[in-house]
Amino acid sequence: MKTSAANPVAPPLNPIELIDWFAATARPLPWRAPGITGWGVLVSETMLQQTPVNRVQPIWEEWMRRWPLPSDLAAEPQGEVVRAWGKLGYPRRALRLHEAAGIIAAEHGDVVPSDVNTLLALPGIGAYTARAVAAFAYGKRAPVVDTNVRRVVARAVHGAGDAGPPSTKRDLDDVDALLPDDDASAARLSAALMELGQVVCTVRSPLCESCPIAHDCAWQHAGRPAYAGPPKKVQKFAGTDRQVRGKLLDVLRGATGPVQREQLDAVWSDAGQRDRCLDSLLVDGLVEQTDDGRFALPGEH
DNA sequence: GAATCGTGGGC
DNA sequence: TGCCCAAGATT
Repeated sequence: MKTSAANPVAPPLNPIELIDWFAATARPLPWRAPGITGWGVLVSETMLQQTPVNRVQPIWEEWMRRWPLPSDLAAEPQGEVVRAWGKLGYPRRALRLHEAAGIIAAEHGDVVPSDVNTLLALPGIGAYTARAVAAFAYGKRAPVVDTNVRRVVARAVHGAGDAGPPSTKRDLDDVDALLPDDDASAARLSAALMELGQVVCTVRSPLCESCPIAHDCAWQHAGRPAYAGPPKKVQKFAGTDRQVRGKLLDVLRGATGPVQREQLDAVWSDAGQRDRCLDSLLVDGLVEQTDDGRFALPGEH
């Protein structure tokens, strides 16, 4: 039990303060505009996975212009979708979103589902994205837990310098306990918690002077102790397969059709690693080989 | 739970 | 291309 029976009613955070702060200061991101569909929200949330807002925005706008409905995207060849994904990174997200769009068009009347479990059954939609769509597109009460929310909760509720390693069930329960009962307020609070983590309660140099809940933040009251959990694991990039895969795919994105193997060979000197990465791209379905032995984005030959 | 999967900006 | 980080999902 985390809460004391002697103090059952004291809310850890005041939802009203956060909701009001969000209403007054939220950035006017295009996917937050009134009337945005579930499809618009799903595309934005997928693109935003591990990817900064500024890089997503122009691509999202292009996608909404070109493919205003799931069926519009589903009608495209996979390769065109991968190319339009550009350099957002983790291009398997594009393939999964394309696949999800086909399922939504075929089985859900071309409308993104609003039920969390239905969303979770779609490719590329996990614990975060399913609840983000339910909350932000459909105004439902659903604990939306991303890295920002985890940090806000770690500080404001638990008084820690940062969140420890993620644990989906514990994290969901943590945030669920903060949400008001009614759908509309809970959905607004979820958006507010994320925004707070992004613009105020940041990893480095948090702007506590501007924080609407600093007065009942456990981290403040504890004297803002440093993070004391296990060391965060830092992902290498230079020299890894991810870098090589990125270089290989970049060649194919920039080509208008199939390319010769020599063109791919030029991007990386280690032949063994190069071949392994090309194989993995073929396995992932991000690259296809033509009958004459050349390579192309899927469906583009 | 741990490893893997891109890309680029801030420092 | 040093280290850290960014609205995660999948295996």
